[in-house]
Amino acid sequence: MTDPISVLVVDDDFHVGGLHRDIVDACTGYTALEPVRGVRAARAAVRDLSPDLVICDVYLPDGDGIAFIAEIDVDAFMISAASDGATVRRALRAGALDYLIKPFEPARLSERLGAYRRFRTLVAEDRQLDQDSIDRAQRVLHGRDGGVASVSRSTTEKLLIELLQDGESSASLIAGRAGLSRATAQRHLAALATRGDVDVTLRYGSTGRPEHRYSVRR
Amino acid sequence: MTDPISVLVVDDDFHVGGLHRDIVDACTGYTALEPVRGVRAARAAVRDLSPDLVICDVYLPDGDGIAFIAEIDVDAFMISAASDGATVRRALRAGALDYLIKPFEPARLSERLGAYRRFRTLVAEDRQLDQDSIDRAQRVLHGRDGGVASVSRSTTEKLLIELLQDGESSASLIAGRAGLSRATAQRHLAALATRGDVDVTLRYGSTGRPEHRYSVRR
DNA sequence: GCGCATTGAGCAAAATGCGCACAACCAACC
DNA sequence: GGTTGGTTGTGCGCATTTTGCTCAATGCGC
Repeated sequence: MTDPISVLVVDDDFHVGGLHRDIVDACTGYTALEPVRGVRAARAAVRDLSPDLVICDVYLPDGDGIAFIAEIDVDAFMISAASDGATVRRALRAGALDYLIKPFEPARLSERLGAYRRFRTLVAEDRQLDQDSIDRAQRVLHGRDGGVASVSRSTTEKLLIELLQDGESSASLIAGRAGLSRATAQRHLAALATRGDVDVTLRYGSTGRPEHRYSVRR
Repeated sequence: MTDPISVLVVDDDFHVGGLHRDIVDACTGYTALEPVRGVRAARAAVRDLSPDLVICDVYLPDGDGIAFIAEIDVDAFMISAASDGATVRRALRAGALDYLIKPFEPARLSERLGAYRRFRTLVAEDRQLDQDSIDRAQRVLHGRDGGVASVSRSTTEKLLIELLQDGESSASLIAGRAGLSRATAQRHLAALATRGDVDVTLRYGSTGRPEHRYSVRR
């Protein structure tokens, strides 16, 4: 078992930093360092702790997060509420492997970390690569669902989302319409909800457990 | 009609630089600056001519191409014969949007330039973006057509498509009819589906993985 | 003889459905 | 207000089936 990937979160907001640190820790194959809140502390942490990945906000109280990741020779993800093209482009030019707009569902960061882990394996520093493997690594990093969603899974998900266009539905109902079992529909709907593609509400008022109602997020 | 994208090619080999310059010039929406052969000349060209994109070799006689693209705030592609993971990773960290291993077919650079043009449109500096558009732009840049999918069908593919004219079928079934192994038929059918020549649906209702059903797209 | 592309065998993993334990609610009762 | 029983729905472990992938074998062209 290889060493876990160590990640440094850099965010001026203490809570946000802690939240992201927790997400990282919860991911298989990852360990989170204590978050830091500014460029100076981040520089020291990079020097002393040699993280494998830095997850950095654009705006930091003592400097520019983008300039910071440009200066370090460490893989980096940019995280920011900033969503103008100029900032995004600047971050990518500075070497950000990915750019996430805050706030986001925890699952989104998890999936990006999953993709990054696979990417690292594909372009391990000690390997000889060919163009195909470089290209594939980049697709893994930037593809939807953090890599190749299998044909089966994505087909089933598309089917469910399509059926939800007609309006809110329960798992049982939509399973019936899709020709799936209730458990399978439930499983997929829960995953879609976790990723933020679908909303869940609960229907109260009758005996028994409340029914989960799913709808497409608009 | 927007201004053409200006591109600076940086390669110590005069012929290679000229070749790439010609490829760029041949691309719709692009104009190539005169290639330069080293970091110093490249720096001057960036300062004086403000290219939109730099296509740079890793090894330059007067410096490190990767360090050079790290220092400029211009979109860059890395081009090199170097194919070790460490170099590729370093280039990506430095902000290379893409990495091409020399030598390559001219068409490959053309397609990457096409992808870059679309990418630029999607993340135009004056736009407000959301996560989906950032992600989509990155997929456009690193997408499937990175690997040149053969447009022409192999003999095996033609056979499978012919057999599918009879109607929807599973991989196992059609393999039997074609005299191939299931795995081979599956592989070809998956490739055909990826290209859009064939549709995939899933057969639900029994335990185990759902069976892929293939049919010719009309 | 070697490199490359293709095939097939075999295996690990993905995805499904079943069945059941239990969670989450509601209403009746004390 | 708290407890209890009943009802309905969810989530999960497991067996099953299929897919997707790796690797060895083979054939072809140079």
